[in-house]
Amino acid sequence: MKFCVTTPIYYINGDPHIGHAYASIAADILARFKRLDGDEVHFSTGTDEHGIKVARSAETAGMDVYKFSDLMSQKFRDLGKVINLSEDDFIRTTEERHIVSSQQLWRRISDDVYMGTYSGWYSARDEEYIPEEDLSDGKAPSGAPVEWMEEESYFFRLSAYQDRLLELYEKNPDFIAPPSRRNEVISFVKSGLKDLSISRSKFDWGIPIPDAPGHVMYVWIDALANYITSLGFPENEERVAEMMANCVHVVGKEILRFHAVYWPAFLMSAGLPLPKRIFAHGWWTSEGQKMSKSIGNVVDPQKTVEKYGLDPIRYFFFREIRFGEDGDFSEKSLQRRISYDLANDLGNLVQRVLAFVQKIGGLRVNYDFIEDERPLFEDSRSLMRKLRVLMDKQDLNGVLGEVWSLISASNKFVDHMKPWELVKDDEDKLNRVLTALCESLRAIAFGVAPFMPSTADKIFDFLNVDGKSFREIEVNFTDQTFRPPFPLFPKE
RNA sequence: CGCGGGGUAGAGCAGUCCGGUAGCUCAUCAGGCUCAUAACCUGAAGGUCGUUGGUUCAAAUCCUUCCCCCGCAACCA
Repeated sequence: MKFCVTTPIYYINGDPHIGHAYASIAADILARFKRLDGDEVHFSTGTDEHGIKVARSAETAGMDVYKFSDLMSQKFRDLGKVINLSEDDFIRTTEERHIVSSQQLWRRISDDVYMGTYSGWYSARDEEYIPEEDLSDGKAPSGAPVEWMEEESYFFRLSAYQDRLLELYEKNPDFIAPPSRRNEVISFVKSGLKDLSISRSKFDWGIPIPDAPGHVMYVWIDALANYITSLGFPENEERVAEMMANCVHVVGKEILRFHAVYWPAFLMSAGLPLPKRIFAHGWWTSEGQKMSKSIGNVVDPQKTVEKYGLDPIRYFFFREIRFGEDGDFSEKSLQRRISYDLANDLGNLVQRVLAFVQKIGGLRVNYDFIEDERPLFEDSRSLMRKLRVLMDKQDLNGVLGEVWSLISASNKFVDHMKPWELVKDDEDKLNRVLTALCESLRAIAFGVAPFMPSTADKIFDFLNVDGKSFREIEVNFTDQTFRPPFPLFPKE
């Protein structure tokens, strides 16, 4: 099987924050799961670097716009290292391959493109059009005066795609997820689509439109095209086709429309295959409030990772809320998750089982399970089948729920089986119990692996398991002495 | 009357489609165990399921009134 997953490409007008980290980690988890499951995976992320805002920020910083882009893009690349991103490709929209790709896409949709006039309230000081609803007292939010301006612009005949889009949503109910978002998009499209202005001539920091001097592409096409550029468009259209059909675009809810409406329309127009799913994630507030620089509650991914460690944060994001909903990021709830879920449930389970195995001189396997041990064994062996179904729905919260119920079942199992008593008088049962527990630890490690790669690696190390493929779950353990365990999430 | 989602134990949520003893996690209280990171296990308390009226043997679930909250409502990467 092939699988493709993307993050949005991040606009380099500001520094990376926890929201970027969140989207990236979500995509990373999907990618890692599919790789462990044996799929051929393409996972792309990157930066979106064109547009007037970037040009202006560069100017403010007194930098050449190319230098500025390099600097800012690198910050996002560095964020990837901090959060242990396993991307196959980091794409920048200023790269030659992307310019070629976007221009080719432009040519492919040219039957739906025509020259028209774009008009709106323009603020000369801000050098941008201000949407009508953002005006106050006839002024831009910055207080600058605005004037009605018109310029030549290319338009995309989006209006022609209304019916085909509705048909797409109708025939593929899972094209947009979660379902509540789907309704929003459908209702938007039903309300009537207007053609899209897709070029600008007032600034030049963008991809030149073929054979149209003075015109650059507006963000819609430039940014969205990154997904096919990364897959090798236009050279390798075969790969684009087979990957796109299995592609999940992870996006923020604020850019859902571009991905769920404009992007499919462009692809239809270009005769290219549509992605499998657009998944819109929610937003995090910080300590109960919207993150904002003025409140000073913006969560810095680097600092948070330094303070709490990476894996707990990766875990928290997908345990705390259903993927797709909004959530609140508070240190208190993060600490709670670390202490209870990670240290007490997971960490302590691994420790109590493996320390015990150590104590009695190693694992002597016994797979002749009876009713007492068989349910746990079967739950362990079948865990991945359950997770696969949930993962295919991007139900990351559900996946962790399943893994934690196996953890909980294992903790109960230890209590009920009382291996510290079996060691005195029932060696056969003791071995069956510990074999079943090692099986469950291994399944748990695999379940946790996409979320917390380095934690999973520690458990794999303890168990002498390779940890490269879910197939390893089907292999019986052999008699052996494990290396001594140490607490995975030590408390102070 | 723009479209949509939601109001269920102290908190966060599931259950509502296909009516039939109201469930989960955390917090609280009590007990057990001692392998383990004072971790783990068991049990208890706690809810007029937003409001009004109705259908029904039976309503969180179906119909109705009103109140409240939150998304979306196009050029915002």
